[in-house]
Amino acid sequence: MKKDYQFIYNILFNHYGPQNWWPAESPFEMMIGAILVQNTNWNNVEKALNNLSEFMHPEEIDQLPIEKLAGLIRPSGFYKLKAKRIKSFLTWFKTYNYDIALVKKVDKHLLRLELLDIHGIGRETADVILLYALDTPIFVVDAYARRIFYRLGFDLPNAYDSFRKQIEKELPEDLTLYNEYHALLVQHAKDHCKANPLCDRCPILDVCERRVSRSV
DNA sequence: CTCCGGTGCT
DNA sequence: AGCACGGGAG
Repeated sequence: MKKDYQFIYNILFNHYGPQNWWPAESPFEMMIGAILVQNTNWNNVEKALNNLSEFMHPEEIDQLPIEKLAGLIRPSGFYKLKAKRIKSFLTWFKTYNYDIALVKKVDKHLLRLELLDIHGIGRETADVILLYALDTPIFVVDAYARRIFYRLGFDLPNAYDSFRKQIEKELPEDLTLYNEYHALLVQHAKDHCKANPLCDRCPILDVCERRVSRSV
């Protein structure tokens, strides 16, 4: 078996099992979660989502004063910033009448550009929304993916989109696969491939070059 | 490259 | 008490 992206996936999946990520109540909640989770532990996001639960409809959150919204999402950190980002996201979402089905009809490539145009939504957040809320098979490359594959010894493009396309090129375009893979990488980064790696009992240790990265 | 920031780990 | 965290903008 060749040491490629599919191979690594197989090992991680066999070791950690299915992650079944983002079992949110609704695609809308997932989109809000995608913004709240920016550089934040998911644990904190759950608290924020819990505070938001009674307002968990686009119209209601859009009507909340931004200070009130900020207060509710405070546990997720960067709360004033994220309140603005949620507002600008909702301004965009409103142009689709807050209708997920309508959004899903838009061409995937065009939709990504629209999301990137929203203030506060960068490539990773856009891709998380596309993958986990809108069922678009797109590979989310985060800092963890970069760190893990770098250490393994993969040759990584610097640019986000180049890296993403390299991975997508080598994998079947499968929603479940992309969904699970991203989740598995996050899990693996937490369990073993941390900033200070815990290589003891790492499931992919025997195929890892253990390259030492300077920044990632 | 720096700031934004509260939470829960070690 | 120190530090990383499902990042993005200025």
